[in-house]
Amino acid sequence: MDTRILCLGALYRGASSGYEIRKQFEEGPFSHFQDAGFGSIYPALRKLTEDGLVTCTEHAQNNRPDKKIYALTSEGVAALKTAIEADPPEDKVRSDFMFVLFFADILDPDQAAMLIDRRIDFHRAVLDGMRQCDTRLQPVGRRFVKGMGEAIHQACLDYLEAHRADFIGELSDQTGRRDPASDDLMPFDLEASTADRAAE
Amino acid sequence: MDTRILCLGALYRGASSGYEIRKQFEEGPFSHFQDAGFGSIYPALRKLTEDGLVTCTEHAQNNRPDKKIYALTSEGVAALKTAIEADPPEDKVRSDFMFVLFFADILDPDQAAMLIDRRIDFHRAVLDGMRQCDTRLQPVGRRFVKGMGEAIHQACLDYLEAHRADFIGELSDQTGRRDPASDDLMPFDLEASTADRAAE
DNA sequence: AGGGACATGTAATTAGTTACATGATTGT
DNA sequence: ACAATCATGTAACTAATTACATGTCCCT
Repeated sequence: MDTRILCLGALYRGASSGYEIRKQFEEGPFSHFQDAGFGSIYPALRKLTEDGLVTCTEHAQNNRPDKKIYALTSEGVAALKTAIEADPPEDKVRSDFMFVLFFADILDPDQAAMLIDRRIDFHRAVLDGMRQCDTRLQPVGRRFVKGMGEAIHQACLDYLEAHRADFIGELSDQTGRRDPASDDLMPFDLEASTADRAAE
Repeated sequence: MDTRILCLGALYRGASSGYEIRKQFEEGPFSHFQDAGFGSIYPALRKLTEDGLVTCTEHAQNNRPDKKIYALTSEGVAALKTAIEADPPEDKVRSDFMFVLFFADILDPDQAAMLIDRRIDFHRAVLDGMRQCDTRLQPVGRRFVKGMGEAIHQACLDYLEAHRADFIGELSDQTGRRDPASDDLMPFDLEASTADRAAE
């Protein structure tokens, strides 16, 4: 989903400015599963205007740049519809948190603990924010997606709280006496490449 | 985390070729939370070699391009350690699935149902793959991350199974009689921009 | 005979991020 | 006085994806 379609989605919720659209991705309802910054939103809006998918109305403001309110045209709604009817590509997750913890054995246990604690706080904060928001009167899709987001963050929170102590305990136990050569010889769901070569 | 560090991480698990590294990201243990394709791995390996973080040994093969086995140097291990000690940026999730379902009210209910069914199958398949893999003898970090991944996929699966019927039911009920103007006037956790402007 | 796995790499394209540029208003 | 919020936009840079280029082996 490129930024143009994301903007159409944001505008489907009501006409707004580029600045307001960004907020929807930064702190608003889309922030949990999409990204878009000024640098991609403004060019996208320009293009959408050129293509007739949105209209732009300038609202003069005292001593500020004109506020440009964008609104979907019927072609814009149609384009959004077409885009969401195509079958979506797989989700992409880029979690440096997991990557770092994957290699926890070369990490200071205290640092690992701090990382997890911060993560727990993060999930609590997100859940808090989501739950404060009453979506009962909103469209089904919106509620469904919100519920799924909550379920995921709750699962992460539960997992981290349940396993934090054991994990840090194990890390502390092995500190300084891990044999790097014994490390992870058997990949997840692949043959053991290192072992194979050793057998050559 | 750029591809260079990702490669160091892959190589920490044992010396291997670019082709094998990619498999770790495509189907292997990293596939659930990181991405890297040929187009970024090969240039990364070249740069790592130039910088002395990995060594490259060519293994001639009959009628195939030489297989180049890369291995971490001690500087490479140090660089990996430094990288994972830095505090990681926030996770990034790009879920077109959620974006599409957010706008489910302009979608054909059958299509929404199909999307969810496929998603359910996807989570089942991932969980299946993860559970087949015995990580009991592997480093703590590896097991921790695997457990967390399982917890997330299980939560998604549970949520989708629990809410599928109600969701599709609600979508079907409202088909053809939704008022687009009533749509989602109150943003998630933002003031109602449309309402504000109406009050001007 | 055709497709997929093995195996490496480059070039062109696409897309996104970051920094810059400008400037008033409001709150601490 | 300083930071944050409001408000728009461009330019430079970074990074990743996609397509291309090459060729064998093995299975159906």
